[in-house]
Amino acid sequence: MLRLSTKGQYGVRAMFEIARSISRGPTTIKEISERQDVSVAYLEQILNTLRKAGLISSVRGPGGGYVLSGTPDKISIGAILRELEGPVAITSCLDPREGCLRVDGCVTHLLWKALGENIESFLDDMTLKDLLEGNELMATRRRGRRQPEKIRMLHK
Amino acid sequence: MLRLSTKGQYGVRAMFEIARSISRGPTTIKEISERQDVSVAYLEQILNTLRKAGLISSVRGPGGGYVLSGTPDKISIGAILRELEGPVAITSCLDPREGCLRVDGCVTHLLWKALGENIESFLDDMTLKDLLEGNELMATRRRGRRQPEKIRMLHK
DNA sequence: TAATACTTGACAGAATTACTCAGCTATTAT
DNA sequence: ATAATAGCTGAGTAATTCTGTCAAGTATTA
Repeated sequence: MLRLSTKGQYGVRAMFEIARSISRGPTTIKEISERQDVSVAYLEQILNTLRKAGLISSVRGPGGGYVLSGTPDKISIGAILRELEGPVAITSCLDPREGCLRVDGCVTHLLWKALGENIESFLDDMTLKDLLEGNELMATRRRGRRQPEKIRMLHK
Repeated sequence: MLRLSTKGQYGVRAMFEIARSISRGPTTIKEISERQDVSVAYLEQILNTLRKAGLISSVRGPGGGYVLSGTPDKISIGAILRELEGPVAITSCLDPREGCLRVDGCVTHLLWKALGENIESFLDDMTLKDLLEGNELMATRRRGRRQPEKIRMLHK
C-alpha cells in the first residue's frame, strides 16, 4: 500500500545524480541513465518536468546537461515528488485538485489529513544534501564519523 | 502521490460502522452500505477479506451480520489496511513479497525505508477507538470536553 | 556546419483498480 | 419442512493509471 510511482523514484535518483556531480558541471541525461539505470527517453520526460518546475536548469549543446537551480540543502525530496506525482493526497477528498463532497461528517477525513501532513513534513524536511551525506556516510561509516540526527534516522 | 485505494478506505469506514454499532449486535452489509454509501457487492468482497484475516467474524442467517473480533482499541487502522492492500511498501524494493536486487549502493533505499516505518507506526498507533472518540468529539466539541493527545492530533 | 544535447507531443502495451454478477451455503422463524 | 434472511465465493470486465517508447524537432558549440 501507498506505493510511489517509478517516475517519482527515478526523479529523486536523477536529482541525486545531478547533485553528486556538481563539481564537474552539467550532468547529461546519458550519464544519469547509465549510473541510475533508467532509459534516456524516460529521463527526458522526467527532467523536463523538473526543469519546468524550476528545480533544475538545462544547458544545451556540447558540454551541456542539467544543473541544480539551488544548493542541495534547499531542494527537498518533497518538492521533487510533488512536481512529478502531484501533492500528497491519501484520498481524492484531500487532493486540492479534486475536492470533497462530504467533508463534514466523514469520520476518516481527519485521519487521512493527519497522515498526509505527517508524510509531507517528513518529505519536506529531507533534502538532497541529506541524501548526499547519507551516501557518503555509507562509504565511510567504518571510520566512525559523527552522525547528525537526521542521518541517523536514515540508518535506524 | 501516495494514494490509498478505495478498498482500503471503504474497509476502514466499514470497520468504523461495525464498531459504532457494537451495542446493537451484528451489523449487516446492507446497513454498512447505506450508511457509508458503498455498494453491497463491493462490501462483500472487502468484509470477506477482513473476516478471513480474523479482524471480524460473521453471523449467518436472520439477525446476522458482522461483529468485531476484539475491542475497538485493539484493532489498528494499520492492521485493516495491511489486509486489504498489503504491507506499506513505498517501493517494490521494500515489499517483502518482492524484494530488491540492488539494496547495497541504492542511495534512496534508506530514505524510503525510513518513510515507510514512519507511516506504519502512525497507522499502527491509530485504532478504531480513536476514530470513535474523534467522531464523538466532532458531535460534542462545543461543550468543551478534554481532548487526549491523539485525538488532538486528529483536529490539528 | 556537423556534432552534441536538450525539447516536445503523441502514443501504446501492461498492470491495477474498482467494481458487478451469478449462484451458492448457512441459519432461523413459522 | 420450507421460506426468508444474510453471508460466501469466484469469475469477469470496463476504466484508469502507469511505465514507458518514438519521432521529429530546436539550441549551442567546436
